[in-house]
Amino acid sequence: MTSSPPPTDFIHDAIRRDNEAGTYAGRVQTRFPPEPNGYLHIGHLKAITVDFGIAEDFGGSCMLRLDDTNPDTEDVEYVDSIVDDIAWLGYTPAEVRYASDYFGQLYAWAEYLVEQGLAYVDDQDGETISATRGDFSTPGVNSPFRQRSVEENLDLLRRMRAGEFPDGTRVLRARIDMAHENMQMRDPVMYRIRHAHHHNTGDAWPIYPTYDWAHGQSDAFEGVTHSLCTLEFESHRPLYDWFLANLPLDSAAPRQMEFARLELTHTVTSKRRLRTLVEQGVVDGWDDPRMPTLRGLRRRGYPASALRAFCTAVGITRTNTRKAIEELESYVRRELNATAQRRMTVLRPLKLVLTNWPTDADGNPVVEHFEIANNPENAEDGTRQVAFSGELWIEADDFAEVPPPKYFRLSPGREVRLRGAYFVTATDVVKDADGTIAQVNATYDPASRGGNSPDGRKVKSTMHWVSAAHAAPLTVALYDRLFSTAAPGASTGEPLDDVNPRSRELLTGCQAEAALAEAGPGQVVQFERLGYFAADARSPGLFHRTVGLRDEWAAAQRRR
RNA sequence: AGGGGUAUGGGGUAAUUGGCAGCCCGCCGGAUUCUGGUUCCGUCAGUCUAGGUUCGAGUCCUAGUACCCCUGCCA
Repeated sequence: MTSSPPPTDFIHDAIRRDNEAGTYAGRVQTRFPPEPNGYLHIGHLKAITVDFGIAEDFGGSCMLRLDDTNPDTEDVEYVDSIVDDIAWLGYTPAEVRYASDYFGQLYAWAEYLVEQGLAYVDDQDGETISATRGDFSTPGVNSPFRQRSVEENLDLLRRMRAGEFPDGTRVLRARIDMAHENMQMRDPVMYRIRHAHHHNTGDAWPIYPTYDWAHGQSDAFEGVTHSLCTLEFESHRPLYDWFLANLPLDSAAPRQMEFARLELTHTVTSKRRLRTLVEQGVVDGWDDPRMPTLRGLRRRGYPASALRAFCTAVGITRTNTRKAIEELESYVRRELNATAQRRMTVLRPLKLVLTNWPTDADGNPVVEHFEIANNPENAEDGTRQVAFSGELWIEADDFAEVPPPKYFRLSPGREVRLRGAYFVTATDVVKDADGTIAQVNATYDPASRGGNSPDGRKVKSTMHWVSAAHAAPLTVALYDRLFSTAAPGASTGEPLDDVNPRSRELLTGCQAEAALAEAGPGQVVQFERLGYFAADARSPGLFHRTVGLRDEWAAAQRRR
């Protein structure tokens, strides 16, 4: 990425201090540790940019580690999508690892802790363990199995590992302090018995480590120096440190540091709810352009660079923030304005007939071609030829028989510019039997060829157009933001109560210039004055609206 | 109830550790413009509250207030 002022957030500062003190011999290694139980969504974005970005800032490395310690919910389908999404975002993991790669080493360390008298096998069931843990103001009660001998614990642990016991009958717990003020330290569970098939280790293990037992140790195995996670793991840090302090490490223990999660308004980021939407068929799949998944955003045309820039701007802090989705969209617009080619497209066509347009020797309307810039922001994008004739499609919104105040576009008697072509003046309208406007008649000024009048006359509006004889049909999908209509922070009863399933509107019969057919799958094009649209990879001729232009006219209308 | 964390304009985030409260987004106003887009210029507006220390406090001290996290064999 390009040079920018060096970040001075608390994590960068802490790492600088570690480097000065030589804590990790100047090494910086992080990891992004998602559980492969769903698709990555916008809520993961912050963690990804922090984990990979910090490593990048210090010339260190970042691994992708699939945190697959719970076989009940995980699947290779998710692993593949996570790997792919991270690559799309523009990050390259130093390596792809699995927490399950370390099951053997982890187990050896568990026996070590048992031998040290720091872990024991508990025969109580889950309910009892929960009930005897106490609460915030009451100390927990020691398990009757807490004082087992090392020999008996070792024997039971080995038999757990050998698969002798049914699910849920025993667990391995760390022996810490049942009266600790931090609930995480009240003899947390390290292993549970689960005879389940694992996507990576198959049927090799009947016991699975919990997050707390697996995470810090996996960091240590990999040589992670700074284990960055979100704020809700803060109370786990003493436990993270306790395990590492009691294990025979051969180098400095990794350090956990927490930062605030990024939340967005109107955005669903609960995996459970997203899965429900997919399973109930409310959306077409995990990559539906309405979904806040990385795949959905990608298909909708959000550039990865805009997502990264947004996160950089948000910064790394310890205060929980909820950003307006509009702010993300402003970053998408900024990126797209510089990169997207422009095309003229009419979403709701209205016929415009130039009554003084000439005909050729055979009596057919003359056809002219204009050379129009693909992107005025970027001359390297070149130009294209666009056909023009006497019958055109214009946007229905661009004509008003009785113009409201401050309306700049076409109305009877008013002159406007057809972009890159001619000045035209509306003369009269043709109406259907029911009174709706079917056609607008106008005259053009031949002297204004190319879009400027030699007499220096000005017009207040420049409008997009498509020659009717040269138009190509198009289907456009419009969206209502991302997804949730819930007020910020509001919780709802039913899982999908606040989700707007009708957030997609399909517009058929749109008319576009032929050059639009060149837009490759996924390419984002700016429809002149309408917004940014991405060509769908699956349905030729279908465009998804990525994000609209900032439209002050519309905003003014809304305010009134 | 106990523990931990965080408070800076409308939103987000800085302030060389006690020295002119800066930047980004937004809003509003203006200029430019063959996109009511872009770009440029300008305006508005802030240190949670109450005390204290100090020549000087966003920063240090005391008390309070608000919000977030923690009682899975989830991560």
